[in-house]
Amino acid sequence: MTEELAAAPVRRDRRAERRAATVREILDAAWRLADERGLTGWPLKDVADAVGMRTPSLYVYFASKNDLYDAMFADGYRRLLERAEATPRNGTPREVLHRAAHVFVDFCAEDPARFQLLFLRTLPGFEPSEQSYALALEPLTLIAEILAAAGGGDAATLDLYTALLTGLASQQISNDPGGDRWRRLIDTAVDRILPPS
Amino acid sequence: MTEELAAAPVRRDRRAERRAATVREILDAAWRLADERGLTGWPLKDVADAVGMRTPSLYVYFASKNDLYDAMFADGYRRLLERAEATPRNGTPREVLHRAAHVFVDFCAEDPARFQLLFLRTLPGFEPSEQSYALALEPLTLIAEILAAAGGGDAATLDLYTALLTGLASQQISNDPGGDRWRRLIDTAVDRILPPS
DNA sequence: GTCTATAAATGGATAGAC
DNA sequence: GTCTATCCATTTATAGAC
Repeated sequence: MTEELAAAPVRRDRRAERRAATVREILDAAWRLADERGLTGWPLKDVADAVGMRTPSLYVYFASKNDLYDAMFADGYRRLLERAEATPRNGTPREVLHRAAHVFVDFCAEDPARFQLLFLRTLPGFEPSEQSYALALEPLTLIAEILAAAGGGDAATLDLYTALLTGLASQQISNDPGGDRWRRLIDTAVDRILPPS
Repeated sequence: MTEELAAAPVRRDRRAERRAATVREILDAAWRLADERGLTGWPLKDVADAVGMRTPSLYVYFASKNDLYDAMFADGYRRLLERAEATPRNGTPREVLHRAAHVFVDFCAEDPARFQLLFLRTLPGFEPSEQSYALALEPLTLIAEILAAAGGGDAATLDLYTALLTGLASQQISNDPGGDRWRRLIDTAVDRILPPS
């Protein structure tokens, strides 16, 4: 990593920085609307209003509404990866697995619209781009590692595990939003789903 | 049940029969469109076309599109109940539980749009009516009985069980449509989720 | 109960000036 | 990069004749 030590100043691209900041503003506004009215329950005009623009100006940053959804998809998985990487790995493998399961289910349950976009295939006509889809695979690798360390290294247990956690999240969101009726079952569920030793 | 033995002929209401048949036609057309284009991916005009009507005529049978969704919601749960009641109850309690789990997951996976309407709360602005919601509770009662007979009579195991099955269905639909990557895990999953005896 | 006609609003997207 | 102006298509829903 010689860059960190190099004396040569990095030439900042102020134009690119400004553009990235605007893109972030638009994404935040879109997430907020999705949270309030559902993933599809808002027109682009409301995004524009939220960031103080007119609708056509949004097209400078996103080619279409689907393109905005694609950016949200990528953004969501980046956030999940961050959250996963920030999760402490100390303690027994079983403890780490429990911790990771809570992190995941909480991540899903705290934003139903994001859960829908990232894990359910429910948006009519939307397919993530190749680049965005590639991002979606990274958190899965992390989960597989943690699960394997706790004795669930086989493919079937991994699939069982993802089904279980998305199922807990989905039930929590659909049938007890804001509560913990399914979240409180996470540890029990994880323990039962591991292969008998 | 004296009605069944009574000689008095039942006075048929031909008008009501015809109306019910038309309602059924409309529902079938709507399900077909939902299957092809997603739960929300079609306008009422296409339903009308499919049944050989003009759009305004649909309003004779349904007060609004939401009202049509509500009828689909009720129809879906009625179908699920039928399917559940038609499932043989012979064999050991564990065998019956496995069988019921397959019936449920297959029911979900065979029609993603229906799964979305019945089990995910993903349709912006839609809430089932009280009557329709009441129907949704009946299959759950059946499931609870079968699960209890197999040793999962506690509330936590029932919640775990519904999360597990909807999770398997959801993963199957989202990540391996038409395949059996998650469906083939049903028996293992059910065995592991039962409380240790 | 079905139709024509139309309201009334929505909402994604583009053209072109500044 | 942002704007005004506008297009154009869609879509739910209603009024009222037959």
